[in-house]
Order: sequence, then structure tokens, then C-alpha cells
Amino acid sequence: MAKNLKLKAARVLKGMTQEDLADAIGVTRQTIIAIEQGNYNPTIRLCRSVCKALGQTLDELFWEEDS
Amino acid sequence: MAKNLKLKAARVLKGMTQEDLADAIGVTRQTIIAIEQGNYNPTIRLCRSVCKALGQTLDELFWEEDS
DNA sequence: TGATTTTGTTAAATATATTTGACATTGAAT
DNA sequence: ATTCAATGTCAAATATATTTAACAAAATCA
Repeated sequence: MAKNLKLKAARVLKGMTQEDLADAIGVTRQTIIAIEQGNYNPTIRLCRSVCKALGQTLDELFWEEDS
Repeated sequence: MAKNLKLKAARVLKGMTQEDLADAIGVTRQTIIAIEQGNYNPTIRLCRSVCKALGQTLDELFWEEDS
């Protein structure tokens, strides 16, 4: 799978570290790393949490970044 | 969680039964039932497959239907 | 350079998504 | 009223998402 660069960009734009985002969402830092690196298939609930924490939508962050 | 009526509507609009959709995506009928009933937290990959099979986007089918 | 924060890696444990199978219910035919 | 397709329910098994922990590699800055 391809890396989720859009997520990484949105996070950096918010001035948040991976740990910041993980804490805001209530998951582990490793989970954020895994999503950004793309070797991963997160649940829709987690994706929604990420989107809300970053002020983005599902289509913006999770639509076409892998096959 | 609330039922995903948007998904059900999109499926019916395509003239597909739950089994049709399940076959098209490559999952079990029970999985489709569970998603439509909302007592469920599917993976993003599965959500994408559903969207593509129904010609919809993530925001259209999976954005706000639960809390 | 050295210290500190941020990111990345790995392996094992746990929680949960998904499957399998078998049966119950509903609704629309005939 | 009965047949049949579509939907729904349940429990057990399996696959996989997520956690936990401990450490390595970069990156940033004094």
C-alpha cells in the first residue's frame, strides 16, 4: 500500500506531532505511524476520528491513497 | 450506532440484493447486513469497496451515520 | 558535539472485524 | 395458504486491527 501523505501533511499543518494526534484521538502512537505509512487497514471509526481531529473529511484523507 | 440507511438506499437504487453486493465486493452477506444495521465498525478498505460497488464516495455513505 | 524530541521498527498480547454455518422471519409472488 | 427469495439472528471459529513495551534512527536545537 502507498503512504498516506495527505494525512501526514494535514497533521503537520496543524502543528501536531504523531503523539499529539494519537492522544487527541485516544489511540496509540504506533497506530498513527501505521496509518501514515500505509501498511494498514484501519477501521472507519478510527478514520472518522482522525478526520475530525484534523478538520478534514474521509474523502480528503482516505479515498484514493491505496489501490 | 444508527443504521446506515444511506447504504441501504444506494444498494436498492442499484437493484442489488444484499447477497449481490456481498458477492460483488467479495465478502459475506452477514457483513453487509451488519454494516447496514450499524452495529458495526468496518475497515476502511471494506468501506471503499462498498463505495466503488455502489458508485458512491466515503463522505456520501460513511460520514455521519453514527456518533 | 551532545541533549532532546520526533519518528520509526519489531515482537508478543489483546480486542475486535469477518467468516462460516445453520436456522428464523418477512414479504411478495402464485 | 404455500412457495420462494430476501432479510435477519445467533454462536463459534478465524483473521486481523490495535495495544503494549522496549529500543533504534533521524531530526532539531542548545
